[in-house]
Amino acid sequence: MTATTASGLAAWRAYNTVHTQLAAHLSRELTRATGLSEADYQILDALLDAPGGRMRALELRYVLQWEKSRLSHQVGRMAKRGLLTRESCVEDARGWDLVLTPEGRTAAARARQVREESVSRIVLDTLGPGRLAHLAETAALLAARLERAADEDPACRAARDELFPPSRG
Amino acid sequence: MTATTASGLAAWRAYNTVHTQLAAHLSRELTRATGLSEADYQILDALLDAPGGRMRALELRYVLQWEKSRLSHQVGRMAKRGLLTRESCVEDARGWDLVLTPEGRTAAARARQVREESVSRIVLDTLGPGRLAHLAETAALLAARLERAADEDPACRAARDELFPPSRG
DNA sequence: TCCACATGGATGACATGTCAACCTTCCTCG
DNA sequence: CGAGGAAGGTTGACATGTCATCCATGTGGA
Repeated sequence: MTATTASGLAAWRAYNTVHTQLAAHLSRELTRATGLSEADYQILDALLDAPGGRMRALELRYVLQWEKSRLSHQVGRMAKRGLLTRESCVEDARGWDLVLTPEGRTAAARARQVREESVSRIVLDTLGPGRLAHLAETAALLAARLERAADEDPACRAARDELFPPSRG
Repeated sequence: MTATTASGLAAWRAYNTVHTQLAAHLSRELTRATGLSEADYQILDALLDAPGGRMRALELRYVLQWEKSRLSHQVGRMAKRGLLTRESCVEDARGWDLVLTPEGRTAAARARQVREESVSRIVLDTLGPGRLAHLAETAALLAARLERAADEDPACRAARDELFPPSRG
C-alpha cells in the first residue's frame, strides 16, 4: 500500500465519523422538534412537493431509493398514525397512490422547516458557498463512479435497476 | 431565504443522496465477499487493532460511539457465531473484555482488506489526494461545529457525554 | 463502616429494515 | 382469447437499533 492510500484511508475514516455524528445530530433535532423519525421525514418531504400531496408508491420508491417492503411497512405505520392514506390507483390497479392527510401536510411543512433550519445553521453556515460547491462536485464524481460500478457488476446493476427502472433513466 | 441558502440546500440534498448510495454499495461489497454486516465489520475492525484482539466493552463503545445496549446486543450475536468471546474484566468486575477468537481475527483481517480495496477503488481513486484532503478539512470544520452545538445545548451535551466520557476528553 | 448514588453492562419490549414468498393485475405472444 | 411471465405491493419471519429498566459493582462522603 502506498503512503497516499494510507492517508487516503485515514481521511475516509475521519470523514465517515463526522458524517455519522452529523446525521445523528440532525435526526435528534428533528425528532425533538416534531416527534418524527428520519424515515417519516423523508416520506413526508417527498409528498409535500408532489401535486396534491399525492404520489404513486412506485414513484416514491424511486425518489427515496427504498426497497418496496421497506416503503410498504413504513407507509403502513404512517397511515395508522394518520399522516397519509393509501388510495387505489387509477392508471394501474396493482398500484397505490399515497396521499398526505391535512395533518400529514402540516407535519411535513413543519418538519421541512425544522430540517432546513438545522442544515443551514450547522452545515451551510459552517462551510460557506465555496466549500459547499466543492462538496457537491465531489458528490457528483462519486455518483458517476458508482454508476460505472453498477454498469460493470451484474449484482450491482440488479440492485440499481430495482430502484431506478431502466426505462425511466 | 436567500438564493445562497436554496442552492446550499440543493447541494446538501445531492450530497446526501450520493452518500447513501455509496454506503449501500460498500456494504453490499463487504457482505458479498465476507458475509459480514457493517456492524460486524466495525466491531471486528476495532478489535483487530487492539493489543491481543482484546478491548473493554466500554472502550469499544467510545470508539464506535454506540449506545451500550446496541453494543451488548451485537456482541451477543457475534459471540453466538464464534467471532469473539466475553471475558470478565480484571480491573473492574462490572465490566467485560471482548476478545477476538481465531476465526474472528481471520474474518476481521479479511474484512479490512475487502473494505480497503473497495474504498480505494471507489473513493480514493476517484477523488485523488487533493479532493480527499479537502474533504477531510470539511469534515474537521463540521466536527468543530458539532462540538460547539453540543456545548451549547444540554440535550446534545448529554448525548455526547454518554458516548465520550468527559473525564477522558 | 455504611449508605446513597453513580457506573458498566444485560435484558425485554418495541420500532425499524431486509429477505423471501405470495397475491393480484398487467403485458406479450401464440 | 388464453397462458405464462413480469411487475406493484403486501405480508411474515427474522436481523438490527432504541429505550427504559434492572442488576451488580464501584465510589465518595457522613
